[in-house]
Amino acid sequence: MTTLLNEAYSFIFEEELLKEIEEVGVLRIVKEGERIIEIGDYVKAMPLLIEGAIKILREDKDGDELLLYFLERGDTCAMTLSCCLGETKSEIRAVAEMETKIIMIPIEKMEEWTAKYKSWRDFVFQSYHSRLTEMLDTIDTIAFMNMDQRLMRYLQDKAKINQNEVLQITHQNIAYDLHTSRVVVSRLLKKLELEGKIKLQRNSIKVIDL
Amino acid sequence: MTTLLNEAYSFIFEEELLKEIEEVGVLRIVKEGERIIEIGDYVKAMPLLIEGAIKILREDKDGDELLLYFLERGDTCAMTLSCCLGETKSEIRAVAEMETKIIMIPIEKMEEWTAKYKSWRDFVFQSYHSRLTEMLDTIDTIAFMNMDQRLMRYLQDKAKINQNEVLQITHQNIAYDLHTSRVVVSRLLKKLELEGKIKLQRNSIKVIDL
DNA sequence: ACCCCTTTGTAACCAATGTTACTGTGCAGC
DNA sequence: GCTGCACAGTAACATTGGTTACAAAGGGGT
Repeated sequence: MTTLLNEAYSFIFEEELLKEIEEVGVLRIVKEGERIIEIGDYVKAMPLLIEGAIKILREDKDGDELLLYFLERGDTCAMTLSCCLGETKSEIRAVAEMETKIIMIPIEKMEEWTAKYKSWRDFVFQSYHSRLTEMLDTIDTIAFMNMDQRLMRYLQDKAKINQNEVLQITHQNIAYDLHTSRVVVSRLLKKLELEGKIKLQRNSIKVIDL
Repeated sequence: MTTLLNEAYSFIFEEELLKEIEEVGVLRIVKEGERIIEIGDYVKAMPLLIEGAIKILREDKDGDELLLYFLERGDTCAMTLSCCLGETKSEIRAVAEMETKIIMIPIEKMEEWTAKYKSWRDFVFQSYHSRLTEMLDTIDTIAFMNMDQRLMRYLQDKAKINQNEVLQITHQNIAYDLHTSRVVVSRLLKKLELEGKIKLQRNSIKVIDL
C-alpha cells in the first residue's frame, strides 16, 4: 500500500499524515462495473482514490440515471465526504469504471485530521472546490448544450479516463449515462462517423478526432 | 449589527467566535436586483447572509442565464467560500432577490477560524453539504423534469423565499431564470391558470395551489 | 383622450429529441 | 451450419420546447 499511497499523495500530504493514513487506512480493490457506493447507503468511511477511475451517477425516482462526473487518482468523493460529516445517506451512486484501488479512511479520523493537519484541510477544501466546479460543469452541459455536443464531450472524457482511443462501450450504455435513448445515441454517433470524428465498431468506438 | 447577527447565528457559533465576527465583519446592505458577485470577480471576503435572500445564477458563453438556487438567512455562499480558499475567480453571479443584509468576513480569518473553532468548521462543512445537495437538486430539475414541472417548482421556491403568494415578476424574467423563452413561459403559465393552480395578473402571479 | 412602451396572449411553424417498430448483423453455443 | 441473442441501423411518427410574428391589454405621461 505504501508505494501506491506515496505515488498518488506524497506531494499533497505531510509525512506524518501519510504515516497515519497507512496505519488506519484499508486498501480496497474493486473490479470494473462494481458498485462502490449506492444511493441511500450510510457512508462509514471516506475513500481516497489511488489508482483507476470511478464514475459518479445520479438517479431519479423512475430509476433513470445520469452521469455526473468521473473521479481519478488523487481524487476523493466530496459527496461522500459531505455525507460522512453530516452523517446523512449517500445521494449518489459510485461505480468503478475499471479495476480501481481505494484507501478507505474511517470517518472518526476526519474531524481529528481536519483540526490537526493543514495539508488535510487543504485537501478537503480542494476536493470540495473541484467537485463544485465539476457539478457546475455538469449543469452547463445539460442546461446549455445539445445532445450531440454532450455526446462528444462524453466520448472525450471517456477516452481520457481510459487512456485509450478505442472505447469499449455499447450505444445503450452511453444512452444510460447521458439519460437519453439508444436510438438517439446511435443516430448521433452515425453522424459523428460520417463527419470522420469517430469510427464505429461492434461493441466499441474508435475516437479519431473529436 | 449585533442583534441581527445574534438572531441569525447565535445558535450556530460559539460566544467567542460571534465576538470575533462582530469585530472584523463589515455589514453590507444591498438593494433588490443589485449584483453582489459577478462572474470572474476575485472574491476577497466571505458573505454571511443575515437577512433577505439572494439568487445564484450561472451563465453560459452566449450570456444565457440559469438560476441555480436561492440563499436565505443563515446561509453562506459555498461557491464563494470555495473561491476564497482556492483564490480563484467566481464561477457564478449573485443577485439580491430583495433588500438583503450581509456580513462580509475578510478571507484572512477563514484559515484561522477553521483551525480554531469547531463551530466554524461545522458551519463551513454544513454549508458545503447544503450547496452540494442544492446543486444535485438543480441537476435533477434540469435533467429529469419537463418545463412545466420546473416552472411549478420555481414558483413554489419563489413564493417561499418571498413569503408571499403574490409574486411580483414578469414572464420574461421567469424565462431568464429558467433559461427558456417568454412565449414558453406564458404558454405554460396559462395552462397552470386553467388548472386553477395560479391566477395571472399583470406583472404578478398569485399562487393558489401548486 | 392620446401616445408610447411594456407586458401578455396566441397562432403557426420549426427543430431537437424521444418512441415504436422492424431489420440486419455478428458472435457464441450447440 | 443453425439458432438465439445482444447490438446496431433506420424509418416513421409523436412530443416538447424554441422561434417568429402579430395583436391586444394595461398603465404612465402629457
